Amino acid sequence: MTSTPAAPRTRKSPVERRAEIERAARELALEQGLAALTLRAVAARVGVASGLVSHYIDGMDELVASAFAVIVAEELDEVTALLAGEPAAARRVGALIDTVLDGGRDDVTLVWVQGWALGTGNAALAAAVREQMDAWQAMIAGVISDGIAKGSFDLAAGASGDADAVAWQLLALIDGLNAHSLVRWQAAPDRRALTLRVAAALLGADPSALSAGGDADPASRSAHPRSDHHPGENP
Amino acid sequence: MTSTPAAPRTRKSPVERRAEIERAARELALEQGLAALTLRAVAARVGVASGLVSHYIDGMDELVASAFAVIVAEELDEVTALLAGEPAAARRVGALIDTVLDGGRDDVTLVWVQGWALGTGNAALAAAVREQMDAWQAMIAGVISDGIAKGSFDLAAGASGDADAVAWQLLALIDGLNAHSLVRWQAAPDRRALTLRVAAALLGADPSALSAGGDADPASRSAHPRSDHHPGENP
DNA sequence: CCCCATATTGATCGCTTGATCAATACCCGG
DNA sequence: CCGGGTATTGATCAAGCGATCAATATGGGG
Repeated sequence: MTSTPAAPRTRKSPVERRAEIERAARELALEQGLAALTLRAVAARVGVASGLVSHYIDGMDELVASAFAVIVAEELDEVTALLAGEPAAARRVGALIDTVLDGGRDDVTLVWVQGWALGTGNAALAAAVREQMDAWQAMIAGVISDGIAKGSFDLAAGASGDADAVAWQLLALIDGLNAHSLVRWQAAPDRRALTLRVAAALLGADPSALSAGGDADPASRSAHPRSDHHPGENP
Repeated sequence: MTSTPAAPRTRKSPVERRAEIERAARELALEQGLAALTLRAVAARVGVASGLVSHYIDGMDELVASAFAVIVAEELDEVTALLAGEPAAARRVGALIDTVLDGGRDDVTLVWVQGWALGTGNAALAAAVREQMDAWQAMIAGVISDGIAKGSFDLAAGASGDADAVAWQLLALIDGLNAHSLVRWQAAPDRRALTLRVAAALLGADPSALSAGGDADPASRSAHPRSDHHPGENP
């Protein structure tokens, strides 16, 4: 009973195997965090020997970095696509806030926080983190610039601050709120409303103009694209 | 030349030794992050055998958690003391923002971020993180409540939101901005001005009322309490 | 002054990590 | 239908981790 491998050795094309490995890394990171991305853990998930994983990647650092990049870029694409459905720039900001604070994205938030933490001591990961942060900021800045061009926003209303700076500010708030909710489930019940106020103040717009659902009650909108687990669960 | 210990074995009182160990842990965490808090690393810093550290603590998890708590509580005390010198509540908010965003606190920020990240898999640390987050939020909420009582702030001006919720929001923004600056040195040059605008919007106050230096130019105020290294250095 | 309670040592265990490589076995092309 | 190119294995190494404990040596109290 020592040997007798349950599954016979299967031989796949390099590209296919590489894809399997990267997919396993992505899933593992989402389920248990970047820190769980171990050579053996990835191998076990794929169902191959640890040596095979080593053979296809060059260094765990690279695999961790790419897993981070894939996960975060994927989410950015998802949110970007969702915002594209919103006609007015003001509503896009509201939809962004709604989506990204919906409480069902703890998995991605953990990846973000661990990315910041593990960036020390993993140069590849640190580079990926910077890159993805820039991508997110660029997306938000684009929405803001569009709103300015269309006359929805008026940044000069308050003080200095171009679209770039405001986008950074907004992204920081989002990241901070999500990081908090990762540790303190339900930090504040009305994060959404307050964040809308903040965004409105930064953009020189009316809070009600941002609110994606018009003036309907906020509870009626609850589309969780990926995760449907109840917030408040203990992972 | 294998043996011959350079320093002869010195024998100290348990309380003294324990203090040494905790001090070393604190310093190491500030210099290299919580992840560097290794049994052997702490022992080496104190200048004792690794076994001695084990003898005085119960588990590295506890030591890491206590180092986190000490560092963060220390900073909270420092900031609280600094705010006490500010007479008006509005100015206290401005001083808080100035102090906590001065760019010279990357060491503490790294501890925060690693606290969030390592909280998974270290229950004691997770508890300490929650506790310190609550303490910070309580301090900010206190300042806000005081301002409301004194008539400086008017939370009802915008929408729902008590002092607690606004304090969480403000803390999240601060944490997010600092986390960003940890990875992207100098994310936005005018974080301070924008944060003041956000705070003013949340509190229903005038931005200029918060600004600690009155209406002087912001560049004239640059007191870095602990670190004086130039932002933009590569650690 | 010297003795013994005890602070301290450092070797050691068991475990996990990433990485390497000779040996193995699969499966496509001829 | 086989042979060989190569995908795959799994044992193995060195390093680092936390934890344990018999052995040692220190210095204050009797």
